[in-house]
Amino acid sequence: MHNIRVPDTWTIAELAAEYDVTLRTIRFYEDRGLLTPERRGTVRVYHPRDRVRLGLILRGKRLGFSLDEIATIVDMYDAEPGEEGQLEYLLAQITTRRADLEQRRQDLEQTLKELTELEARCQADLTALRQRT
Amino acid sequence: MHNIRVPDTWTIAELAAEYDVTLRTIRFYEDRGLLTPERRGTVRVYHPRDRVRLGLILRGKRLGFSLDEIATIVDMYDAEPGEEGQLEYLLAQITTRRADLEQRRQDLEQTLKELTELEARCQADLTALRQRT
DNA sequence: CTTGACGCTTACGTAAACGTAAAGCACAGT
DNA sequence: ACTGTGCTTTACGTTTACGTAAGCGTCAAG
Repeated sequence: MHNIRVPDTWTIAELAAEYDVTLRTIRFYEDRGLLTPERRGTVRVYHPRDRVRLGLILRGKRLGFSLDEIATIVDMYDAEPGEEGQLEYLLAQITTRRADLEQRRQDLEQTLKELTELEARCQADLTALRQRT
Repeated sequence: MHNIRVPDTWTIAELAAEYDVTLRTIRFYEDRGLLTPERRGTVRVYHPRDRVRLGLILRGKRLGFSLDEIATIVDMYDAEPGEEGQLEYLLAQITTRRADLEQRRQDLEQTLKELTELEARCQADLTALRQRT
């Protein structure tokens, strides 16, 4: 008895609520070519593909990518197999992206490490301070 | 015989060259309170502390933080031990920052994982394509 | 002594990523 | 028939992070 209804299309307001962004933001992403919802009359209808892409876009944003960079990344995800040249280009893109992400990971882990050290020093200072009371 | 001269002060141009940023950028960071070089007359003189901070700033940028966020992060690094309230505030800040960074790491690893899968699919497509030739 | 090379300030310009009205269409409820 | 709710477009405003002159001071070299 699985009567939980899983919708396969969404309104702009539903997507906005789900991902906690404004309608303006979603429309802006469409304007930049990142989303291409169906139109029923003038009204936008979002399909699973759009929903997934919005998720990818926002994750890209959390990682600090520009919308232009995000566009190339997201487009890589649902590129059609295509011809040989296309595939090689895509593989090159992937390599570039990976290098970028690896650099970020270096930066990130270094920062986390330093933050941990800093925290330890703070804790030490704090207990030392309380000891003297 | 260690006659390699390790300078302990730098001009704005030297720092700019080392970190591959413009003079404008460095002056802008000063304007935003991120750097506080010494002044000899009107001329800026940068000390090791400023140099380190510039490095931290740029790493923060690579991670996609805003200059405001970077300011709070960088200032945490050389905060004086201070009093108890200060330390507790700092520890809270650290906790917040860490949560943020952990989230990013999640996003980053997920993206890297997907990119690896995508790469594998591309490789497979490519070899399949060449097989049929 | 003038010409660079290097540095300074002041200030307007710009690209990115939306925010914020303003004005209007469509349909459901009272 | 009116009101509200939700969606639409158009378009100017805003913040961030600098870019890009313009115009001036200064010191060493030719």
